[in-house]
Amino acid sequence: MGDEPLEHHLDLLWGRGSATGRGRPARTTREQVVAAGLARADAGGLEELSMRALAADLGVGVMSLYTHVESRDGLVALMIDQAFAEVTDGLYPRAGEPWRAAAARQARTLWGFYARHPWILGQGSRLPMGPHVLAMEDAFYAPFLDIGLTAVESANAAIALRSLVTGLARDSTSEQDQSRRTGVGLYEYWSSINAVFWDRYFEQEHYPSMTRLWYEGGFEGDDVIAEEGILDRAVGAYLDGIATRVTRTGGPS
Amino acid sequence: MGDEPLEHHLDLLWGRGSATGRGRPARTTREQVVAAGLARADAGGLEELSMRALAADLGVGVMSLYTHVESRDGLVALMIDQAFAEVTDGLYPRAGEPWRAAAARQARTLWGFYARHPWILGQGSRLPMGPHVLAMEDAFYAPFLDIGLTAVESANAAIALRSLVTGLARDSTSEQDQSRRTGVGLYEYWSSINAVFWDRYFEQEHYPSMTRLWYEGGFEGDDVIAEEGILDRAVGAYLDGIATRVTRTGGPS
DNA sequence: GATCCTTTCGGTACACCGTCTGGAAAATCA
DNA sequence: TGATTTTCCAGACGGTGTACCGAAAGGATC
Repeated sequence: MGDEPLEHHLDLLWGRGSATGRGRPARTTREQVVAAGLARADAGGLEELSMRALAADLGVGVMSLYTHVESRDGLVALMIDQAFAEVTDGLYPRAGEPWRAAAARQARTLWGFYARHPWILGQGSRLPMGPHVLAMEDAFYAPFLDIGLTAVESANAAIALRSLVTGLARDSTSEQDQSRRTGVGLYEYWSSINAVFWDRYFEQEHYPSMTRLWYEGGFEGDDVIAEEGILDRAVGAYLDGIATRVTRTGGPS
Repeated sequence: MGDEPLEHHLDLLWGRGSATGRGRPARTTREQVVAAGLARADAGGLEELSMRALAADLGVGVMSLYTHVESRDGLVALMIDQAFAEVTDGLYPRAGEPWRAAAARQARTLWGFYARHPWILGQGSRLPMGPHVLAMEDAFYAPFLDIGLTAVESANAAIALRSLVTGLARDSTSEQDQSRRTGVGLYEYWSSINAVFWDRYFEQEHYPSMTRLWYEGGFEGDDVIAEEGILDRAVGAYLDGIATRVTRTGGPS
């Protein structure tokens, strides 16, 4: 009656391990389980992360994993929080760094992070409220303080910047993830698609804007592997808009 | 040897049904299957969409579904494309509508669309190349033509706007989706989390930016149900940035 | 050292999933 | 009528997450 699952969930996330020292000792630490899960997800996506395979990696019985995590979803939550640990330190604005440069650098950092762990973008649920996720969010708020925005505006500006990077990262990395799942390589997939698609299915008159941009070269070098150009452009435009509001509101710095 | 799976996939998406008229007639059309799948996903999320349950909804054997769709993933692709059909018509800029107003309206429309079909945000793979998805994308390119941007800039601007809305929608609707999955209602989930969290786990000195914004009211009315204010603000800032570039480049209109 | 207590270990089992198989059923064509 | 073509669908297979529960292994106490 005293253990609600919600508290247990957060307890795990915040490392409130009992660790009484009594009873049979565990052959494995929670850190090891999470690290093995991270390695598996980074290598083959979240779908390669089955409890049986993970237990085999660790040389442990399947159900032994459940002494450290309450469920597979709980494990994924721990993995996500742990993954963000690698990036939170470098995310805070440096001393004397202008707010716009700091925000742009954060966007690049988050972009690179998602490129390394694309499986985090895969599932639709919100990020778990773990210490490192919170640290990441906290860092994103920092550049927008004391630049002449109201509190709500600052919060929204940071959230939107995160969402912009997340959305772009999702669009660009999902191809790689999908190719790994289906086993069809990225390159042959797109080349075969492109070879067949435009001739056979595409009817130009139905899609005038795309057709025009296509012939004007709007999609060159951007279709297969989404590079960082689009990120810089989008973040730049967004921060320009924020800068407009800052000066309009009469903010300092 | 003539039927590659890729072509088959696109054939389904583009409605190249054979329909010879011979053989035993199907008790069900592909439209019915897709509609039933949409109803199920809208009601209970993608996880409630099992082939067995869907077949039971239609009063049909499980394997009969596979005469219309090649796999569950293929069915989801059809569902996504079909879902976008409800929104593509109103998405194109109207006659005489300024590009900025058209883009803002598109963002609102897409936002509402994702609120109605949050499961589309759930899986990480890119949108299927169906006729309605392409129409949606085509419409998003339209406002950014002929405003003084290069082709690449126009394409990137449209893609980024879509990604911004998608990212924000994902952040705000994932809560509802998650609550439906876990069975814990949205409201009691967040109230219990908030009641326990801030007192028990949160250590203010570790998260200075969030703490400041919290006490300054930056999160008021925005935490539980993300309303449209953040969307309008973010899209407004982004389009302001685009407008800056337009005039900087010396574009017309 | 013997006993109790507490904790982890892990084999087994269950429900559920997507989908392959293959024979039966039902329509059209010759 | 017979041949052909297509759909229907019960059953089975290998996969998943995880509940159950006795066995095992350490510390604490006597």
